[in-house]
Amino acid sequence: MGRGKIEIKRIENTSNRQVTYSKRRNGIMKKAKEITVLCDAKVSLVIFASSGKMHEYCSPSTTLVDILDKYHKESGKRLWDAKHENLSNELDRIKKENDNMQIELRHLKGEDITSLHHKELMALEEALENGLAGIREKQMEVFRMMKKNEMMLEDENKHLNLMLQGMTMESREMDNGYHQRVRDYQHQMPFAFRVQPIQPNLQERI
Amino acid sequence: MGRGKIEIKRIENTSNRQVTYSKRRNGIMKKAKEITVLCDAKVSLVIFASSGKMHEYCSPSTTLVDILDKYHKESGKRLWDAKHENLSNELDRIKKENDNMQIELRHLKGEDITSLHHKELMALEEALENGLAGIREKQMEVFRMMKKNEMMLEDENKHLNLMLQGMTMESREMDNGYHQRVRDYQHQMPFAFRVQPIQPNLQERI
DNA sequence: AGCTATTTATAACG
DNA sequence: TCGTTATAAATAGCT
Repeated sequence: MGRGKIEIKRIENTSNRQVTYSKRRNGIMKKAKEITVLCDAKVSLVIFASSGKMHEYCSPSTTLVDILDKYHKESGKRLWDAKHENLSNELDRIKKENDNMQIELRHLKGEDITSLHHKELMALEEALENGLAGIREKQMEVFRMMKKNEMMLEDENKHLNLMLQGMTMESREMDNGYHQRVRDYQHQMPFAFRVQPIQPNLQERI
Repeated sequence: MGRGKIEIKRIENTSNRQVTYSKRRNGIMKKAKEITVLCDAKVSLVIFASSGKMHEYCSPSTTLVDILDKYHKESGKRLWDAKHENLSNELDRIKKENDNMQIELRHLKGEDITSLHHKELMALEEALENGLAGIREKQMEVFRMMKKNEMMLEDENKHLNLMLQGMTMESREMDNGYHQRVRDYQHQMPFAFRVQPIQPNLQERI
């Protein structure tokens, strides 16, 4: 297709070869675009000139990675290196682990237990009872802590009240205003002299 | 280039599209081979028809992996890394999911609950109680099934015994040995005439 | 790079 | 799917 017919074999003349390369490369790219549009095809085309210069075409709406992924699935040829395979394997492994945990969780929540055998049900029951026991113990512990804290606060309160009462009596004749100021103080910052809760933020947890 | 000029846009007629696809695909492949030979180029061409069927061409003396390697050196686009990154991200995501489930599982088993707040403890307790209730209901159901089966077996047993007794009485004068043989038979194969368990393999589940 | 004679690809049809 | 053919498109050789 040109002024003369040519044999399909390496063009020895370098400059001719380069010209032909450039022309034909454009031709192929155009064809690739056309078939993409005309026929709804996905095309990936990568060309390297003998000089090493690269040109590529990839159908719009897709990527080379995409195409290679499909290629990989379609041909079964393994393009990915060992690293990827390792990752892939780990992913599979973890997915399986995930599934198993999901099943276990569902079982613990009493779902999907129709197919379970007696032994498994017993084990589940025991696990749940243990869990419940642990949680109730924890709750009891928190409750005891609260109770203890409350009692300490009460004691301290009583003590402070007594002290205040004593101070008030002592100062009754000396300074009539002082008594009043102390009472005000007590109402404004009543916790300032009290014991701190043993566990910080205990209130928030309850 | 054909009997008529065509616009470069999707060919709506399916069969036409397929024919054109097949012809043009061959054309591009041929061009790819030609430029490879004529100009010493390296070409990788992967085409997917809209049907999903794949065709590829790769210059002789090289491989797709080779080409992609060059591609990724030349273009700086990190194909492998992109793929790698995707896998990596998914792995991370699933690992996180995994961790969360692990924590939930541990909590349900009453482990690592020190840091939980009151509300969370309550929710856990409720979940456990629900699970336990479900499992116990299931166990009750199995138990009821067993019980029912047992009762049926007992009834059948009684019935058979009565029948045997009747037969023995009838045959007492006719054949003194028959009674004995029947008794023997009853002891040797007591289940042969009994009802089968309603649920197959029920025994195995218990 | 552009031109054009010629070859090649292919659209329409059987 | 296959072959044929008129025609469009690509391109070899040249400038």
